[in-house]
Amino acid sequence: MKASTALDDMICFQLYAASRGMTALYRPLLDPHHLTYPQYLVLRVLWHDGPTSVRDLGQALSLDSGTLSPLIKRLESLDYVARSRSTADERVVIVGCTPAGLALRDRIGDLTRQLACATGLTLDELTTLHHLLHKARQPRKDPS
Amino acid sequence: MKASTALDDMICFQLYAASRGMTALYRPLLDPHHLTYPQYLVLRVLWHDGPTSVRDLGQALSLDSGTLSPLIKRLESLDYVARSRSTADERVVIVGCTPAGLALRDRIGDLTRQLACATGLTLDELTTLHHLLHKARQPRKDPS
DNA sequence: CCACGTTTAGTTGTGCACAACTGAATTGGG
DNA sequence: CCCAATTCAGTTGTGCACAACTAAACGTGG
Repeated sequence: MKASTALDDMICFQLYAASRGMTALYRPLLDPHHLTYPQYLVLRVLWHDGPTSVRDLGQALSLDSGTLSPLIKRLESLDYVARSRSTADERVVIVGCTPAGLALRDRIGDLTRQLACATGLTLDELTTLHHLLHKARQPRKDPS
Repeated sequence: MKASTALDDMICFQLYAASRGMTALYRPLLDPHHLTYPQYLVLRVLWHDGPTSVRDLGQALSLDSGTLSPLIKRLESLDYVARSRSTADERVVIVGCTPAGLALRDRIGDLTRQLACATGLTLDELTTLHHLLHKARQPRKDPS
């Protein structure tokens, strides 16, 4: 039993630690496919939405091109995704899965369901947690 | 109203996004003191517990020396902390606040209370969220 | 038409996260 | 006492996160 520090009372630290803990749970499941957790998230979007612009990926993940560009380049070198310029707007780069990227979907399976159990929370608790996190992410309605 | 993606259903993504969002809220408050969020967490531990070994800091924050050593070096170059070797065990490095580091505590104030409001959650919701995150961080009691 | 502001991806630089490793100090078994 | 295993802090290398910037493509007002 170790003495508790002030950190235990900080909700922001709990978030920070829980988030890192969760990606640590994913790591051994993603490693065999040479994927990181953020790369897996990008693939989830592509699996769900089909070919997507870098801009829309950024919107979905709350990430900017500074993070996504090199990440996508690594996914490309793994032959999981491919890049192409939009013909309608030459500025836009469309990212789509390769056949290998699509095949990965079946090989990986539903990690989320698998790992939700690993947290030791009940289904009710997970639902509540999900709801609260989603709510906390909404920007303030500035009541000034 | 944008189409929801599969990500919205992933509790792990909500954690990941909420954690980054929270540190983004801290950033403008910490920037004037040239602090990052993890550096602020280290100072919180030192303020609460006094001089602490790198090992114990790592335990409190769930971080290893690979992350902490350069971070502490940066805090040292800001003159917020100082390092010293334990006389009892020459392997152990003790990190303690400098006078400037202690003074910072009053200059910064209680950011946590300030920012909890910024989430738009009620006090009850914050309590529940805190409880669930803390519970989720406990390692499994391996029911096999 | 065209100069100017905006949008889009990408690059550069800094700092965190973590695996793998190094080397010194300590501890424990024989 | 001595040597093998362990502990501790630090270094190296890779990848993410984000600010600041660049350059090309687009769109519009004049």
